[in-house]
Amino acid sequence: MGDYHHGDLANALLQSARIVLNKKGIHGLSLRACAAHAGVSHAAPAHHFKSLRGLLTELAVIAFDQFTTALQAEHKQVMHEPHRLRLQKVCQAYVNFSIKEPRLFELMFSSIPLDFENPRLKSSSDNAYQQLIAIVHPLFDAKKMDEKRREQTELLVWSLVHGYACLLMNERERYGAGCTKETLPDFGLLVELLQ
Amino acid sequence: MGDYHHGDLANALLQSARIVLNKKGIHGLSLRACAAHAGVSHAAPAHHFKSLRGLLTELAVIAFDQFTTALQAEHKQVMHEPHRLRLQKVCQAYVNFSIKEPRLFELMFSSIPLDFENPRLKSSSDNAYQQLIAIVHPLFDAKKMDEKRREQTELLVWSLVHGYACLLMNERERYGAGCTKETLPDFGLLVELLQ
DNA sequence: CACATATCTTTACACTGTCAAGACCCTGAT
DNA sequence: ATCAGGGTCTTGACAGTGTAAAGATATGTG
Repeated sequence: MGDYHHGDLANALLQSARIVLNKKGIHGLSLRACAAHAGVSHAAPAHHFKSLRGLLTELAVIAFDQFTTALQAEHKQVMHEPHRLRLQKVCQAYVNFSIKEPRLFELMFSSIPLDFENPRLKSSSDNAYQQLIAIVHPLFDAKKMDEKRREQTELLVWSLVHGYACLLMNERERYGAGCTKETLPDFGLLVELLQ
Repeated sequence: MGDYHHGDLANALLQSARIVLNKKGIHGLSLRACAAHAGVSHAAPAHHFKSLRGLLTELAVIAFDQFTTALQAEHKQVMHEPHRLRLQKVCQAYVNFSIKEPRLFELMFSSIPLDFENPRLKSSSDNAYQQLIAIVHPLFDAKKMDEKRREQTELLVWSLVHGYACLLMNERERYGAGCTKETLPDFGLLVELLQ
């Protein structure tokens, strides 16, 4: 079946990869499966992505971009709300993404070796972080924090929401999807605990 | 070379697995490599662990136990400190474990499919969580929280420290070990931000 | 039209997990 | 003591993986 010159095989393979990813999970995704799903020979992907790592890297770029878009959308939606509620809601959007696209979320933050030297991945992952930080900044301005304390606090907030998403996903993977913790608890509980 | 009846091959394989894990990383660890390191044939592990998943599961049991021990040790060390400082220090021990044993930490919380039906893994991972919760409880008693708010707050604290450890590890894997964020920021920063 | 290049296929190799069959050694019953 | 049986390891095989090399085909350029 000499179906040479597909036209846009690179994108077709990425789309196939996403389907296979959602069906078989990260550790079930293979170059050969993507090629088969796209209807090409098993070695075709090598000409568009250096390796499996290369394909996963490009897929991660897509994932980070979609992630950033989701955070941005929520950000716009809650622009008029008070600062604290804004933060809580955008963090909830962070968690929601991990629930809606668990495989992409896994890909972005798992230990699977991606090529973080790739400038596209570097910038798309940086954007995701900056988007989250943009939410926290207005809160800082009210508190008049210095630079170092700002950075540390940013990291704490990020850790909090990221950790919640990770633990939630572990729970879902291990004990099925019947998990009732989709709603991020109010951060005020931490204030109550710590002060 | 008929070196039959090794004596305690199961443990020898687990020890080999740990060495290979630290050398090659999770995704470089294979049954055959463990067998080779232990000096047995490639199919020998199958008689002691049902599969690769089985071996990883047993290794995760060891990891969780060692993790719990590390938290307990720190807990004893800071028994006489005030509650807030206790919490901060035990959380730091959590992070320190992820720095000292990054591969084990990865194994425990990665998306690599382990057998969480295995009762040994179930209990050893539960113990780790209970150990962390035991630190937080004294704080609750002072605040007179009801059950539901306690659970939610536990989860927030766990998320915070776990997320920090995960993000720190990603950073270390991606941009080398020259990372200066080994010290968990003071949780008080969150109070300052949120109240 | 002829040539060059980009794109895909075919073939091959080393590696993986896992299964089946055999070889070996230890234990316990006779 | 000897012989059967079971536990333990080896050998061999198979399907699957990533990836490299070489061949086939289509597109575009002179």
